[in-house]
Amino acid sequence: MGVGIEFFDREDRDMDFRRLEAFCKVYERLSFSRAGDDLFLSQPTISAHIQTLEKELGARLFDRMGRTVLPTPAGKALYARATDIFRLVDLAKAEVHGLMHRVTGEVILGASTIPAGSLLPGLLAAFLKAYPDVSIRMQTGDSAAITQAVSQGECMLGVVGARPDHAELTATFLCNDELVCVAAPAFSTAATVLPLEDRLAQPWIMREPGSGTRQAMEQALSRAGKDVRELRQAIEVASTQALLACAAAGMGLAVTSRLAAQQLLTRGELVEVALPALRMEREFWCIAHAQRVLFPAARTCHEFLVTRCSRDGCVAPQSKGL
Amino acid sequence: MGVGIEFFDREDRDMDFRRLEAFCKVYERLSFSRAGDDLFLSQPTISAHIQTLEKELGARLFDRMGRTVLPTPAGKALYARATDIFRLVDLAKAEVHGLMHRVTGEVILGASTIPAGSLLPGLLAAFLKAYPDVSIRMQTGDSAAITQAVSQGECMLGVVGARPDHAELTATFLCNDELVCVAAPAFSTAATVLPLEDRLAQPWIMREPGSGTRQAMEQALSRAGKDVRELRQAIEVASTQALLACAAAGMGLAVTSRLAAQQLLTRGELVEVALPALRMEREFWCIAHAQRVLFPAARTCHEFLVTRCSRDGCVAPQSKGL
DNA sequence: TAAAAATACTCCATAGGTATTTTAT
DNA sequence: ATAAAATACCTATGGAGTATTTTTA
Repeated sequence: MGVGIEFFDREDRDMDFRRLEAFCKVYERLSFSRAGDDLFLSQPTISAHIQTLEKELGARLFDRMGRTVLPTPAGKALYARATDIFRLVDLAKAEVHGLMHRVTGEVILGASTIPAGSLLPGLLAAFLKAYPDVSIRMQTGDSAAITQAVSQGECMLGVVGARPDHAELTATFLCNDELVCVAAPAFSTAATVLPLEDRLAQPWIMREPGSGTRQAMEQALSRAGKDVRELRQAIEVASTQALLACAAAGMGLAVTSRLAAQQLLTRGELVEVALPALRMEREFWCIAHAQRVLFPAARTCHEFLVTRCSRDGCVAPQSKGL
Repeated sequence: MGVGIEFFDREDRDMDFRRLEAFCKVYERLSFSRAGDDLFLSQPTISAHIQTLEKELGARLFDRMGRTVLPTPAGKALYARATDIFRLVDLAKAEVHGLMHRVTGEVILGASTIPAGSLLPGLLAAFLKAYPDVSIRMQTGDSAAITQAVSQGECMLGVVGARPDHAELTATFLCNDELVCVAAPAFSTAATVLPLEDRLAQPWIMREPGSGTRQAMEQALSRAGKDVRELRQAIEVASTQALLACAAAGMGLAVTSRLAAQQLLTRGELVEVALPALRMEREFWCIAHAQRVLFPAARTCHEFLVTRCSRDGCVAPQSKGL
């Protein structure tokens, strides 16, 4: 038994929604004919369905005693499960329908460090307030990781600090983000204006190559005729938090989003270092997969982010006070 | 909408186990071709199934992006429900199989008053100990009610105090039950032997006509050339308990099972009244529907009752001390 | 260019029908 | 005699196949 390679294959192909439905109707009406009437099927069809089920299950489901039909214990057990099954089927249909016709469900959003920490919290709070049936799962990573997550379908939407060049992604402009150069107040020459060459010779705290901040910085340098390799790198870190902490510790100069540095600048733990030769700006983009069709909740979230950003003049709520 | 009489009828006939299974496989393998391989179906067949599902549900279930297939939120929701559905299907099959191949499930048993109160408790306790996966639901009523319950299929088995004449019932002899005439010790002439005619003129406590006790008594009277109508009925009650209580209260003479009266006789609250002219015996029978096939638990219960009764000499455990 | 899904078609298994027989009330 | 299930037989929908085209990585 069970030795055959493809013989034992699938003989359980018989339990079918139609048969189960016929079975349930017979159970409820205690009659093959009446079940047929209810389902707009003929009595022989009902008989065939019940017989097929009984054959597959190896159990009599109804005792036919002349004009009376009564369920067996096997029939009772099956009916209990069958009603559960139909309840789940209805539930599945309702859920899928809701997902397509209402703004509900879970939006999986990827965000690079800066947007995740400064731009998005305020925006998403407003979105969730407007659409309480939606939940959000936000994943973070550097711009490159988020871009990849969106193109691989792990995230439905992404908010990143660099416009990706992937052809399979759509990118919608959200807002500008000003990059500033900061250092600890104790850092010598922090308050003075130096030529760019001199600045580059000082110790720098850098983000890793995948980050949007790093890319924006490299582009600004090349516009100024410089290369990032001319810069004296003291340390490379993989997060904005680490970069700020290093800068506050006086490790050297650091470039980051004004949004992210704002708190430490206000508290005086960091000061801004003027770099007139370097106009560093970068843009936040909302990305999505070009091939995938966003379901209502994700589409609404996308629209929300784009319209809010353009309406509110491209700044996150908490940076309005600037 | 929804006005049509038979138009809106049933267009949801498409969600089918086969399609659902194909959907699940695609979800798991993230490929139409590989899903087809796993299910021994061709890739176009899988495509057709998914398309049919998508059409019925009105929702895209997978985003096909070139070589990559990814589930949409609707797909994710459906998959969660589909796995539940298949779990329930397997459970239903397993339950039905167990019901047919193991001694398990619920046995619905009808018993008339005397067996329910004296014969069966000991027997069923032994049965449940021998078959711990079985549960029993015991319904009580007079012999006529139990006979009807079994012939109508409400009970799978019945134990009654009179052999029924229904043709659609099988009856298996269980044991004899001696009927005794009792009265309160204070009842005058209780201890003396009187001619039957004089006894019949005394006040009697009777059971209702449907009861097995009543039938056995009527038969004994007719054997002695008497009719129940010659007897002076003081009160008719519908339960053994009530009958015993009335007798103990000195209301008159009463006939009942020795098994049922035993406790009160031992305690001296009742005394036996000699009726030499009346040899009253009645039989307990186990009945079942002739057309219905008993499932293992019920069949085993039936066999258990019959063999135990014949082996133990037709008396219930608690009357062994006589 | 290769790999995967969609399309086009063909075929047959089977769900469902009608007519009839059997069975039990 | 009647009502209901079973049986016999037929039809046609649609599930599944092969061959091919389209699409995208």
